[in-house]
Amino acid sequence: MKQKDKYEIVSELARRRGFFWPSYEIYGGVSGFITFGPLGVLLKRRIEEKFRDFFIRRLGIYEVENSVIVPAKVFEASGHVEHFKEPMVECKNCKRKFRADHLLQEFAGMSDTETEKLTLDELDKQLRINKVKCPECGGAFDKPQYFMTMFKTTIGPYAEAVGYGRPEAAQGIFVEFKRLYDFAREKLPFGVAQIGRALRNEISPRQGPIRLREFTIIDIEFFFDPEEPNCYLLDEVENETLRLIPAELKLKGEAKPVEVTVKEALEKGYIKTEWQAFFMAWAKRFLLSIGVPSEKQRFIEKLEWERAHYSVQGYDQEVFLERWGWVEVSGHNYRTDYDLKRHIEFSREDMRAFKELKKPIEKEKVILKPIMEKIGPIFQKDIGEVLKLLEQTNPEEIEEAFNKQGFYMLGKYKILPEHVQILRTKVEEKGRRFIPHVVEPSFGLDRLVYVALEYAYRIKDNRALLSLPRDIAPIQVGVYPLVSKDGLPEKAREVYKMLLEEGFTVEYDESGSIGRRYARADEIGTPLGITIDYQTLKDDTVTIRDRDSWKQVRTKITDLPHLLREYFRNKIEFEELGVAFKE
RNA sequence: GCGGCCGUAGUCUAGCCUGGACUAGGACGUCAGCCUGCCACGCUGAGGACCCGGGUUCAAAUCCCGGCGGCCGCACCA
Repeated sequence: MKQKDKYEIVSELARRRGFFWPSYEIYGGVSGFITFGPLGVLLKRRIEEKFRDFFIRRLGIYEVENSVIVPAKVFEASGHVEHFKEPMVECKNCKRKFRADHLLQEFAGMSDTETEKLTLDELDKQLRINKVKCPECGGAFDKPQYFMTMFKTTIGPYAEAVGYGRPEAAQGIFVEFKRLYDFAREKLPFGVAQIGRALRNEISPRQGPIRLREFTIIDIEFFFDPEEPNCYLLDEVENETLRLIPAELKLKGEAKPVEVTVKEALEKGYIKTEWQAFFMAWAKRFLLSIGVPSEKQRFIEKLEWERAHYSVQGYDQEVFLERWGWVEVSGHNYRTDYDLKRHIEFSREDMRAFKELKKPIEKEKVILKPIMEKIGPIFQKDIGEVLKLLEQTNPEEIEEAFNKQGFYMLGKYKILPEHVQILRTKVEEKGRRFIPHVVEPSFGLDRLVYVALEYAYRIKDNRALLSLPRDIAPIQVGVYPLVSKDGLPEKAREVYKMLLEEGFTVEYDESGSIGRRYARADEIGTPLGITIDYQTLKDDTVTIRDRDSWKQVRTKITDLPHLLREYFRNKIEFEELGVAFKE
């Protein structure tokens, strides 16, 4: 019999016990979509809540929520329409597919900036000119075609109102920057998160919850002043160690990470910005808290050509999974001012931040004032556009042109010196305007669910159990009558009801032997089992059983709410829940 | 998208090569009843499956074709 790997075992458990399974099975299924079952939803929600607590509540980050369908303009501005598609060519002979641009880079010595500009026809031409053949079999290629990895749709009844399913939640934050900056009372730094669905039309998604066409993404955009890039939270993490594979090591083919503290990583220049280093350390701690030990985590830097178009430095946080090896669970990108700059450019909204200077600077300012009675009759109905363009043009540039050639070409309009008045005034600059920089930690929540399950999976005495951290376990407490007679079920139901009233997620079970019920609960990771026995009827005490050690303690029913609350907040340990119980 | 392997109850699987007595067998799980004084106890019973479509054939879980899905490799994962 073939050996099952952990992914198989965990997926099987996930299906059997209602964590997750492939969607639309009754219609044959479609790859890239999964359904979270009752326990999966609970687990996912708990991880999400824990994330919120960790990153949003405790760090004072804001959270927003906007639409999955996004007007095309947004992704034109963000560069996704341009970059989120890949020119592919297929070998006529062996049918293998390749990236046309990569082939030209590799075999025709073109740079990525060169190939980026080429159209499909030009790519085709270049492939022919350079006689690029299939690197696998030497065959000829078909014409290149784009594969667009964003889902495209139309908004409303008009075909020209193109919309895309967002491939990241980040743009939903950037486009709202003005209001968010305002909300932050115009102070930097601040962070904004969005947790929501994202869509990517993957060519061939596999690997269950690891690669999906629709998934839950968590994007945090952290905005800061590039001239004040210091992270005021750094002392919280500076001695945290990170296992890093920086680009320089990766290029040498080094697979072993260096282990450095956050402080060292910054000093050695492995990580360019303090905030990014901070978030990486925070992400490491988060993964620890959902059950992934340090040595099963690492950060690997993306090489220049691997990075997304918006990123100048990117680290992937990876977790070791038994089947696939190192798998990305979060990406940490330094997006600089790329996104805001592009949205400013495309939307013409001024989304710069303002910072008051300690001492105002005196500056000479050149002001351009159109002389309307002259300029009006000349441009007549075009005047509106001319004025708009003038406003956007640097007066000094115009002045310089006048000095050089006696006129200035404003687009198609010729501006002569007599059309405008150029004034020089002294102005006090009270502050500076700039586009904030952004570091972005971005997580795939569905992957975290799988990761938590794989790391929780254990075998004890031939029984499967999920050693989930207690604060993410889907069901917190099981309540069981030792046997289903003699009034024990009635008593157990009372306790069950009381715990529900107290806000716990509780399951009542009286079917089968007590051992079977413990086993069932262990398998879905329920941390505590409360058993009502004959002693309970005498003195209102119950036993509490620990999922991982199978040890038991005895405690008073009336103490349960308070004790359990503390326990699930990680304030006390199991042994503190009562006195050791001997069978 | 290509190539290889694969698709039987909730889960794991037998059967397929060599078509028929398959009314599709088993184990675990589930449910009901009995039993049960702390780790999947036992007994009785119940419900539950051949991925979809087409073809070959007197007859298809079994052979053939197509589709869908899964896994692995290639490519892809911005």
